[in-house]
Amino acid sequence: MVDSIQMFRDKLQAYMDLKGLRSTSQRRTVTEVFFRSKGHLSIEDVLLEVRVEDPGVGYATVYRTLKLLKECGLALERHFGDGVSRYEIAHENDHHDHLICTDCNAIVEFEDEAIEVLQEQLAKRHGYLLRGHKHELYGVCPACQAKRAG
Amino acid sequence: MVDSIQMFRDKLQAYMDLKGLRSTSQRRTVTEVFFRSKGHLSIEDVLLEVRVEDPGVGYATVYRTLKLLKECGLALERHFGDGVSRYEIAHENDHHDHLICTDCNAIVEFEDEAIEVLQEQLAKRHGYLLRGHKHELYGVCPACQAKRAG
DNA sequence: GTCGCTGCAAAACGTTTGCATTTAG
DNA sequence: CTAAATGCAAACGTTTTGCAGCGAC
Repeated sequence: MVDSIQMFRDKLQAYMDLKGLRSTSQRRTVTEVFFRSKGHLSIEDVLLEVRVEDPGVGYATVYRTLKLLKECGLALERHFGDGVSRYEIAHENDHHDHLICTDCNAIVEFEDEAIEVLQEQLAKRHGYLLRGHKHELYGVCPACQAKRAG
Repeated sequence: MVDSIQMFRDKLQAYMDLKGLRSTSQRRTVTEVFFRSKGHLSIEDVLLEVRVEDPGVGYATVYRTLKLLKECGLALERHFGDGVSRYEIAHENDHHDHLICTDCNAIVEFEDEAIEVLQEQLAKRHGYLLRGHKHELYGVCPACQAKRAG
């Protein structure tokens, strides 16, 4: 397996060079926390983790840094019902969607080629040039079904 | 065609009776405006229309009334990227999704049985009991494609 | 006369911005 | 030295809430 975190660092650095942005210790802490994260983090999640390493970092810096990661294509912003923005690593060639438990919020990521094809056809049928999509399934996960039955 | 507005009124009345809620003139104005509406209305949209008939109505009442309509299954709340909640009539057996133009925000509603079947299979494959979904396709509509080319 | 509903204004919420200060290059 | 980045607090836009008075039943 390749070192994907190093690839993230390189891509970020390239973007920052291009835009004349600077590498500060706070920015490095936020991006490293994000790069080694899994799943879907809120700003709060990131901030809490960042403050373990550098307690002085403020909300604004985390917001600004995640905006930067979004701009250079390293982070995806998601909105799941509750009013909070969540961020996840944008792996290349991985455009998955989400299956979310309405009881415990467990998230399964899925990718379904057949659905993607149908989406493409549907857009074309309406004359649209498809650019992206948001697809979320809401249901009750196996564990919560058992909990209900028990 | 049946009088669907009368069906909405009846369903709302049944819910209000059940919960011991009262029928006020403001509430009637808001619900009537909503029942005869088309498409996806923001609170502001509804309020503006309501104030044509009754200029005194406040934001809070519209929020509270749409929450009520949501609770009794007559309204669906949607979130399309911009931070605004939008509401539409929840027609029975009509669980359509949206194809949204990223340039002009034009919205096409679609319903695709094949996709629904695949969603159902996918949920089952992960052991989930499917309850609902959110499916939005983002692209460029024919008009905006022409505008770009032209 | 209850108790739900209203309008208002204030609060809450997540997010963004202005600014004086710090710091990378 | 310049200009970008920071932390703070204040501003923002949307939504919710507390409350005194009003009105349905």
